[in-house]
Amino acid sequence: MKDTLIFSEETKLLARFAKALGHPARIEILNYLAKQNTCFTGDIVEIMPLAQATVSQHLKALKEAGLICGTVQPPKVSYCIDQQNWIKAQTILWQLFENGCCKNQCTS
Amino acid sequence: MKDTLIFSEETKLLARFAKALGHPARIEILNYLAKQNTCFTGDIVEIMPLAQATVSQHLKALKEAGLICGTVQPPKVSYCIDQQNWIKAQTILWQLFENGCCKNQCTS
DNA sequence: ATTGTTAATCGCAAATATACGATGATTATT
DNA sequence: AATAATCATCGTATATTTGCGATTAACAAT
Repeated sequence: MKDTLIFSEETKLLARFAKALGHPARIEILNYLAKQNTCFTGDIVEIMPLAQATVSQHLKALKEAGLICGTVQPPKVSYCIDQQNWIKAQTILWQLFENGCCKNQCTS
Repeated sequence: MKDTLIFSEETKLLARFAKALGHPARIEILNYLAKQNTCFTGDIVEIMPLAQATVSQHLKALKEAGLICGTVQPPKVSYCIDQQNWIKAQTILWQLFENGCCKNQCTS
């Protein structure tokens, strides 16, 4: 991909955050985590209509995007939202929308 | 996919918006559109490090997600941000983040 | 009618994403 | 040590995404 060479870091970061949000399961996970203080993988698997392996994959995706982090509490693993990046995501998303919107509404 | 059966419409909508934002090229396009009032496909192709066919595809993705709309002005096509959905996206994204964040910061 | 301009679409290849069962790793309890 | 519990990872299948050259479609201007 040429991406690496060309788009700004800011743009790529925003795209990475957005991509992580780009699946219903991951949205649900984040919604859940935002409401609970702590929660284990098992809790998430239970509320999710997906196999454990699949949920684990989504958790990995969110972790790699930096949106959540997990700590092992044997034999469980607890996850929570990564505050710092959560706020970062919020901020740069906001910047995108703050740019405003064109005045002329198109029809199609 | 089971998605259709299970996740709420709100969740799926948010995921669809986010997915559309999940590529640097599409972020750039939206950034550009947010600043210009009108712009033609050609303008976007010029500022983008991608082939015309590829840019056209990204425009299609954004259009299908409802984030932009285009009007033919032969022989050109002008695009602009879809105000209504733009605000909708902004709103439901905001809801996600407004849920807050867990208090206990994890280490890993 | 022919030509030129613009942009979508087609067809293809390569890469990624999604989902799941099965297996493996870790650790507490017995 | 053996067992049970929890969760990540592997392997696999299928679907989607990304990118591009080539072609097509739509229309203006000659």
